Amino acid sequence: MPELAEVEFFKNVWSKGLPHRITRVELNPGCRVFRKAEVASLRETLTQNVLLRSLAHGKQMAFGFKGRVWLHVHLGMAGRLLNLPLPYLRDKHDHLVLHTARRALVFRDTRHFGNILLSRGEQPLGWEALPPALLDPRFTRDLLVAFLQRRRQAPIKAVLLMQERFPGIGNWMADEILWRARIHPGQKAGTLTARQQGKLFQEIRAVAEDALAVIGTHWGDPPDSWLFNHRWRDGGLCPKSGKPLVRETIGGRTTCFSPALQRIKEVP
DNA sequence: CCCCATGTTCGACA
DNA sequence: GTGTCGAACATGGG
Repeated sequence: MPELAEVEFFKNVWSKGLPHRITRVELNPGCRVFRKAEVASLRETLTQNVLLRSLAHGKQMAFGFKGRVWLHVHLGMAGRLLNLPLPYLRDKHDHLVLHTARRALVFRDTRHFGNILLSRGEQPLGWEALPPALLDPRFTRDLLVAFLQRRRQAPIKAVLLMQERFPGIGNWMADEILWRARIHPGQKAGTLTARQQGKLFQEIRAVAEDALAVIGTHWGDPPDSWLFNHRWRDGGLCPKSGKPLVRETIGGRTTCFSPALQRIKEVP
């Protein structure tokens, strides 16, 4: 579920009504989502603390508390954040619950691939070294081209999923980008023509912008003109060409594309 | 029962 | 060391 825009949405869910004084912390100590955290100090540090602000970068979130404390949240494959009215009824997959006087801020994750940890400092631990966001002016075409060269042997689909360069791109965004740019997901990253590189750069930013606009604030449904609404249905048709979509495993992930539009171009 | 899942990490191998 | 690939992680849903 959570890619760039979904993460932004969930960040906003917990941010509504800031600041929040935390009266009580409920957690599920043995859960795998705390594999990088010290559960006792997490409870101790957050109880009676105040949630002041929130940050999102790619698929990561950081919630800033008084005393330069940061709560890092990664949603993994199935994690979500909820902001529930009282009375709050605990679900078996609620692994961290921050109670305020009137709300329950919940981290819920059925598959336990998410992770939670605490850090202290002016910035969240490790965030000074993050790559530029997709919509940051420092994310440039040159940066993209250099990375495609470095990963030249890998299929372009696999390369777009690499968070070290494309923070926030996940499976559906990668497919959407390649479909819009008319690039076959299996094409080797190093064989893209200059025209394809330009188109790819443009569509990365366009999909990030569009996804944030539609999903980032209110979780709207993407329009049927996107690949998004057609990608999982058997017999789905490409909304641009009307031709059948196909699904293949590329870069280890199920990949949906339109063979009529997305053909491999070999560079001389 | 079988297969699949919007993510990351780790070990094997070239 | 560099880079790629598949399995593993834990659970629910079709």
